[in-house]
Amino acid sequence: MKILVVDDDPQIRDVVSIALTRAEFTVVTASDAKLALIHANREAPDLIVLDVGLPEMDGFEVCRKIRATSDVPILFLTARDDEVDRVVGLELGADDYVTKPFSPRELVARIRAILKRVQGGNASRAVSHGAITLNLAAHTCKVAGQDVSLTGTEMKVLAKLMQAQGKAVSRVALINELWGASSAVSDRTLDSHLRNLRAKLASAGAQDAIQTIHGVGVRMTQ
Amino acid sequence: MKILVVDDDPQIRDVVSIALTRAEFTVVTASDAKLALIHANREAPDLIVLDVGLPEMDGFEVCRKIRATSDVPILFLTARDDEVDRVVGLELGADDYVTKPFSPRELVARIRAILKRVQGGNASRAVSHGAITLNLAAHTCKVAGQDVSLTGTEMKVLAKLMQAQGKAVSRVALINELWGASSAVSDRTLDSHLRNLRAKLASAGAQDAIQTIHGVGVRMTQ
DNA sequence: TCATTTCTTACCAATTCCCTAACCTAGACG
DNA sequence: CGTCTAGGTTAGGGAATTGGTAAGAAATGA
Repeated sequence: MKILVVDDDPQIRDVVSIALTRAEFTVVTASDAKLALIHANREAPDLIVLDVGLPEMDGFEVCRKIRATSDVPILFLTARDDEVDRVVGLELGADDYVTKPFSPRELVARIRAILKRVQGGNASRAVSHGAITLNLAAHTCKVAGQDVSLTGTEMKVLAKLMQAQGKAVSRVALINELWGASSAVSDRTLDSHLRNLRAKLASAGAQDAIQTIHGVGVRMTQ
Repeated sequence: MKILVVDDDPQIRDVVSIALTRAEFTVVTASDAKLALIHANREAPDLIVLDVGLPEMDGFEVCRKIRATSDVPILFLTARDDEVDRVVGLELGADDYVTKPFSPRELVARIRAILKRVQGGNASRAVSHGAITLNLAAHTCKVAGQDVSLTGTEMKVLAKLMQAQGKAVSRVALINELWGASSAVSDRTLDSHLRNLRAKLASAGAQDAIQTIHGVGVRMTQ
């Protein structure tokens, strides 16, 4: 993970660099707006820490220019509280801000949070369908708020079905997607998992969430 | 695309409004639950951004009331992490959630994702004819909103008839299209399916939806 | 290593669906 | 009216699909 730190104060650059390096990030620094723009392009950082109070061109302007070509997350450093309004209110290309003086630990935490949010993004988020909520990353499943413990395969089956958003999925397609096209798992295997899955969902209150369409496949009821 | 933003904090309303406007959405705001419900009805927004921590009536309650009459996608804003569980767990028909503090960019991205999902998803391949709606992908059939369960063959027959848009289709043509020109199915077979189909549609309220024209074929009544 | 969980399979039961045979009704027409 | 034919109805055989059970295999963890 590469992070570009932009600040005209060498001491702050050092503090931030050390904290980030210690947190196992790769750090690139820039001392003014012009260098910041050059590095933002050339180094393709995963995140930019940007001081608002740069001489010549201020951080907002730099942000605007970067935004013209890139969606890289930007975290602002602001010296005065009254700048906060501008950061969160006006300058909407920002992902977060930290007011000086700040603790390096907090800065690192916020950077981690942004990166997690941006990267984990859609894929690892919870998906819902009716009363059922599935979180692949956390490997959790809830039905009407109640936890349901699923095995790995059950989770995958349910995820595929939920992805299809109510469309019917053939058993062949499911097997191919879960075990690979060249797999040799029996048809009954899928049925077996479906049965267990249905039982678990039903006992948590989601009866008939998975519907069989004879000769076609299965689908989530809507 | 019209978006209703509900939050009691004027600053958040502004931040979100500006971000959404910049992303070329039309924005309507509401500062409390009562206004939210009024606007949700009157403005028919394509999506609602709803703060959980509203005074008086909280976001969950608002969501429940909106859900009573509408399927509009709802994205929750939550202040505390422990509210997330309620959002995704209790299942209020929420489509996503964003925790404060959030970056406006992320919010916009999530809104775009939801709209894409909802629009692409539902419109997948539903065909309508009068009170009858067929969705080949989901393998569902509704008559005046009521689910009707059809078998594979019944579905195909009905689809062919609906495709013809009220024009008469000869029995020979139907048989050829469903079973192939070189098929050897009996004439009575089609009649049998037509009978079952008619019975199912009739019991759901669509009497005489399929009309026979003696010596010509069958057609959907309009 | 042993215990436990999870996955997979074999086999049988239950269900669903398709198709047809046989018979019935209604319209067309001389 | 009588006959012919298209279309409708019914019930059931039979095939395919799906569900249920139990048990062995594999993976996992203590």
